[in-house]
Amino acid sequence: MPDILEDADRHCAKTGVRLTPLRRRVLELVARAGAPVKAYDLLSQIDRTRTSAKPPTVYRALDFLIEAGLVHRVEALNAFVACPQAGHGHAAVLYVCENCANVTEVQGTRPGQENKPAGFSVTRSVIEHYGRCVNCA
Amino acid sequence: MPDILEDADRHCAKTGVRLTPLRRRVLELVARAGAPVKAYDLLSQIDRTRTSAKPPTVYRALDFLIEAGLVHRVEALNAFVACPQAGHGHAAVLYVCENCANVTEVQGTRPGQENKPAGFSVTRSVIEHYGRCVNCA
DNA sequence: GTAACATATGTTATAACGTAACACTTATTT
DNA sequence: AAATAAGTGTTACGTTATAACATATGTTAC
Repeated sequence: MPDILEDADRHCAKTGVRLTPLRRRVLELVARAGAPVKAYDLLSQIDRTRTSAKPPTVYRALDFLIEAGLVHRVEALNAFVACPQAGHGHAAVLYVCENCANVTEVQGTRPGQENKPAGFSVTRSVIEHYGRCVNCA
Repeated sequence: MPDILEDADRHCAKTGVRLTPLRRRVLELVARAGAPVKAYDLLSQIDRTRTSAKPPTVYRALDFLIEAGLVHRVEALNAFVACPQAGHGHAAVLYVCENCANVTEVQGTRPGQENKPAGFSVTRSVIEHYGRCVNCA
């Protein structure tokens, strides 16, 4: 299993975006959590190293990480998870266990557009399945 | 096109739940909007008829309407839309136009579970596609 | 190298979204 | 009518997120 942070370093070098120490730190915290994390939880963890980080600090870092395809926002939870595969940011399908909070990410092949209305062009999809994972069945 | 409110009356009578005047009023406001509406917008509209409705007023009504399958929550917008088909609450797939805010609802046939992890049992799915509808292409 | 510019971060304040807890009222049952 | 349950009113607060402006840091052109 390749390290998420090293993976992110490589990905950002390749795409020419700047993974600054702050952004890398936020990614590290999200990745370590191994489950959806709240922005304000991240904030209080950053606080331990940076005196007085404020909400915009973490939201801006998260915006960057999402844009860079390193983090996903879990819409129904107002939370964030690290993307296991840097850059596969779009077309992600999330399976969220409501018991253990584990999230499995799957790369959807044109996910969920079975009955798309005629002429509708999709730019972004939110696909989140909630239930019980195999360990919590 | 059948009226959403009459439809809701029938549906609630059949399923034995109480569509009270307040709940019906909120449904009416959501249905009339014809697009995703915010809870606090509903609140200010209710205020015109009920002096001093408070947040719990509208959130409780929305909870009921969602539970009854009359309204969907649009997770990525923190907003609510009326379900055109009472009771088809689950398995809904939403196509949201980011230009005109129109929402088209489609009933997904086991939506978006192509690469489901082994043993995961889904209890609830959030499937929202964002883009441009045919009129706004 | 420094001026000009762009990008990133710090900081203050507030907006937007949502719920817990308890009081009170209205419906339903016994 | 009393007892119970369901719905609504009300207060207060917790959580989530962003606008706007200041400062710092990195980048480019000269």
